[in-house]
Amino acid sequence: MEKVIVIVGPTAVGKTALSIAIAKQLNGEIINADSTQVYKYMNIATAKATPEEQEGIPHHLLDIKELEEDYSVYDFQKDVRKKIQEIHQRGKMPILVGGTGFYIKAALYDYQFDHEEVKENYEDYTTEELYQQLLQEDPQTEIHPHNRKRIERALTYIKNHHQPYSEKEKTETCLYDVTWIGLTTDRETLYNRINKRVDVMLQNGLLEEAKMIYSTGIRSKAVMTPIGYKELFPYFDGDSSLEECIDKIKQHSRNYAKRQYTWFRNQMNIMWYDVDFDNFSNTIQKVLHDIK
RNA sequence: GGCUUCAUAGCUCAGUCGGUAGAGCAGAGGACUGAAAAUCCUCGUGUCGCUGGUUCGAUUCCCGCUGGAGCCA
Repeated sequence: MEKVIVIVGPTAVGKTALSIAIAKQLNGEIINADSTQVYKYMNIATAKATPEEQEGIPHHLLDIKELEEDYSVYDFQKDVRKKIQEIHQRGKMPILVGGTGFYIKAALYDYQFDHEEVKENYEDYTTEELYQQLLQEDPQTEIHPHNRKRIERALTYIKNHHQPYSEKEKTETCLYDVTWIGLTTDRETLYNRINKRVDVMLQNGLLEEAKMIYSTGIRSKAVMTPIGYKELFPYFDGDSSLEECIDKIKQHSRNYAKRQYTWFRNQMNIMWYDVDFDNFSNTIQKVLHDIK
């Protein structure tokens, strides 16, 4: 099995810095595993590594999509597997770094996404109606009646694959020889770092970047998904104060970090490292010592 | 100084015609196989500001005190 190093952790915990250090030591190349960083133009809010921060280490799957384009776990799985193979052919070590647990798991485990699907449009129906429709076609469904996105997904699946969604085969086999590294810290420290990082983003021009994206008029999934842009739109519309919008960004980032923990704790068997923020090289040394 | 009004969960507030209380937000936990930075589920004991009185029983009524807001001087 091909070797892959994976670095995960909640937002703002220091994944980027660690990934560069490891890539240097192990002759590695970095593959982005953040769902929002695949898009162009959204740099500050998504905390994309700047060219300076990349320090010459090759980075993959950054800036590969336009704002109007859709990208999903299906695309990510294909792209990552191809990148891993290419990097190994160059005699280098692939290092997957990011916070989107679902993407990472689908890429490295044998999740089955057979072929392109035809998308349906469910706008004209209430969630209740869609759920009733799903019950008709898939009585065994375990999807919660309020979870519209999952209901739509199940209906789309049934249309494309002609079988109940609940009967989809779910597998848990890992296809690679993975070293799982997780960075963590106590909740209070993390939340303080998140709050501070949003302030730094603002100093670095988040407002201008958001204004630029707002002005394109594009309201695609790519634009409306990341935390840090949509929250500022009410301010640009004149419906809310800047301060309120910034608080929302911080709030949503904290909620997100918590959800990331839930995923990583329960979906993957990760080796966790408590980050020493006063002396980050200690953390790097500890991790390097363990992987070698 | 006088009058009025407010004081209940970390925050904003509801409520108890007297039988020790509940929402939203925050926070915590969980789910997740093609939107995943998305979407969804579960979890609410707190000297009901302090002191005394009436009462079988007070957070609820009454006196006083403290703090905030408003009006009049």
